[in-house]
Amino acid sequence: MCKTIPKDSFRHSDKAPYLYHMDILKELNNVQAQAVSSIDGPVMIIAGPGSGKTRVLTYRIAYLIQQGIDPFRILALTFTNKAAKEMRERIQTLLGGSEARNLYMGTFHSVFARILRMEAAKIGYPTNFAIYDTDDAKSLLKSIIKELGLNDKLYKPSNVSYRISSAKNSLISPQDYLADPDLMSEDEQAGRPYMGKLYEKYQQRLFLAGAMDFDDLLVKTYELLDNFPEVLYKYQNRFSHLMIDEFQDTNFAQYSIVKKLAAIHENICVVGDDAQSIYAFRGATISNILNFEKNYPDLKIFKLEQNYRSTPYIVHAANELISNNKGQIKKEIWTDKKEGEKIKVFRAGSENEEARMIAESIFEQKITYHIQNQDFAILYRTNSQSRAFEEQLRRLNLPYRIYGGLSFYQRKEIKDFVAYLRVLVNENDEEAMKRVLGLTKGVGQTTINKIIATASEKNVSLWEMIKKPELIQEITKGAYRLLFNFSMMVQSLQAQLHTKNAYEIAEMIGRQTGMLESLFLDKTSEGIGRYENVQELLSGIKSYTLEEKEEPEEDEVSPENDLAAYLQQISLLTDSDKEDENPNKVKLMTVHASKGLEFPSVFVVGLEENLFPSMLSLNTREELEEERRLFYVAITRAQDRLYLSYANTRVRFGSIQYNEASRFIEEVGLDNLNMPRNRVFSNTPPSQQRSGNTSYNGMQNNYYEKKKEPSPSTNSNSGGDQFNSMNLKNKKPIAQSIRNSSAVVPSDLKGLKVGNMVVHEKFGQGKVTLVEGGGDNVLATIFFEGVGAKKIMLRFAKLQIIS
DNA sequence: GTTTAGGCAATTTTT
DNA sequence: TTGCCTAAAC
Repeated sequence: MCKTIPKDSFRHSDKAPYLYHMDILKELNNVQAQAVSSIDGPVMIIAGPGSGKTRVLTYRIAYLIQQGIDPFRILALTFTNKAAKEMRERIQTLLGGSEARNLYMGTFHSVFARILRMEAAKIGYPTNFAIYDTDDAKSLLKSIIKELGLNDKLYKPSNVSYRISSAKNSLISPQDYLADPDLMSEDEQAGRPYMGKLYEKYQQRLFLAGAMDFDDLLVKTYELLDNFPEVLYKYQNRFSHLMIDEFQDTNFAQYSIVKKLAAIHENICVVGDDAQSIYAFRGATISNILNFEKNYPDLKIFKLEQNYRSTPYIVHAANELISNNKGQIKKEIWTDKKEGEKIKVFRAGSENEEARMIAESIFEQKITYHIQNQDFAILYRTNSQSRAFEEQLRRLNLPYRIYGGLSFYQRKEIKDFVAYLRVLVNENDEEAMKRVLGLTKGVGQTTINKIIATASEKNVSLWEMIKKPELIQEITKGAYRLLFNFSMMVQSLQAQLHTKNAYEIAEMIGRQTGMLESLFLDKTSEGIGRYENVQELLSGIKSYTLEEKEEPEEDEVSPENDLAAYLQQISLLTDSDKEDENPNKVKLMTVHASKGLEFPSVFVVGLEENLFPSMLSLNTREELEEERRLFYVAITRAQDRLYLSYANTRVRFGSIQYNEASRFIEEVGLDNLNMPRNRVFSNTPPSQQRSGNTSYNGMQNNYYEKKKEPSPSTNSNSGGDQFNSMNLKNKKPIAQSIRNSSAVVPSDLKGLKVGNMVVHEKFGQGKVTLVEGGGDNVLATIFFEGVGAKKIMLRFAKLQIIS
């Protein structure tokens, strides 16, 4: 309707010459082109997996610029640095010039941190405020819990932190919290009546330390815009066009900010997919999508339903799977790609066997399909699952990279080093100060506790006390001396901030504190690693310093803020943001981390009940549905080949766990699967098939009763091997056979004796020559023709007795 | 104040 | 199984 050309005020005179020679819309499909060219008024784009979402976003920005919109006035928010970076690069390629550099684009957190930095004074924070990561936040909470004399078994930092975070994500201040009867009674019933008080105290301490946690970056931005109309007005006017990526993952705070910023122009475009919402546990709420329609009645909605990424089996599987979820925005994802292969299911006896099978499969695929290491991804539910795969990949000399887990900046030596930098930049930073004090020889927990106690009592920062150690209660003579020297050192280093750049300062700290030397002298393999890590950090600082000189920020950045800017940047960086010198590696990551990525060959592993779906998600329908969406994200990463695997046993928490296959496997539709060729176990009565049956009986029934829609007819007359077509004859027994398989000796093998002839899935026919062990650990030695003798655990074996 | 040993609990996903 | 915390010894 309003296909008007944007108001003149948005235009700027600089042309983007390359753009004017190409018709951006020609390279897009119909819906994409409409989404890209609807630049006036609110727009919502529902983008299925592989539907060209990033393409639409980048082309839309390019289109805006082509239409004369000043890049300075375009704000684009993403969830990850990686997404922001990728978009910027792609726009740069499109525009051929440097226009993209002027875009205001980044993650919610980094963009808001930047705004807060400029406006910090208004809300009483220092420009160089610290950003606390989750460890810092928990550590601070721990101190507070201790000071208030609360039971730390009851008030666990992680719990308290989660509760506070939830409040913040909903823009509930400590005052609101304490005044909310529902919240208060919830806490009381949970036996944690002081939760609100903790929240209040926590915020006070953060303020005193000149620090914000991740959530504060959102909350404080909101407060800033809410309390200072002139600031709000400034940014509202500045940003004429807003774009929000991964809208389904925004929380209330993020949405509220965005809505405020867009209030004048209402040129806001959100892109998302409700089926890929996987961060509800972090406060993301689907109601943002629903509210969006309500808040903007003249909203234009576009649905990108054509999948350009995956083959039909994968697309059908994804559709089938997600139809098990209740409420969702209606859409039908389709593809016109050629047929491809069915999804192959691996069944393993243990996590090591699972890893071995997959490593070997990668090895074989590389040869069969002439593809590279980087074309493979192994996706798992939890980081701890990576270990077995590392071993097996190493065994086959397959290079790999693990994403996530302990990040570079979370390593002790890095945190230690960075803590010194933090203290220089913001001497009130309590967590950094605690860390640095702890590193100082002669100062221990007792002294630190005394400092904290006195500071807390006087309601000042630790630094105020360290500067005047004579005021610290019960301070010992030795500690007094040490603290005095310490404060001198900090002040002299601080004085040099004005004359030296970040790298020079960092180097000086490394030398003066003796950190570099002591790490250098440690010649254990870990010690060498630590030394190298610190060196890497230093060179990171060096290249940052150089970069800064090349392209000065448009905002005020004085030399002494150089270091501060660096610190703020790294506090919002994750491991996946780091480039790899050799990208040709098999990639291992959690499903969460894989969002937005795609790979020719994908393994989704550990598909067992209680692991994926996670044990902790089985309590409510909502959580289970989120797990299902998570699995949806996982399988839709695959372009050509998708593999699902599960292990019957897994060592968890030091003991062996027996697992059933995940319900998700069969939820993708058996027609799309290529099942393992295992015998059909059918001796366990249904009531014993699941452990913990009672707790989610209702859900299970619900699940079984749900009538599946007739699956979109796949041309299943081809491709299915005999086992598969056999499977299709009756669904239920196969379903049960997956579930049933567990690491007990199947009863039809109980009577196995020396002399029996058996058939093994892999080794073929063989003769039993020895049976040893008892119970579930029966071990049979079997001589296979052409293979030789093998020792086989009956509980894992895929054996069939033939005589 | 620092180090070591031993007991104990807890294990999801992340900007 | 690991890693965290506490208690005791150095």
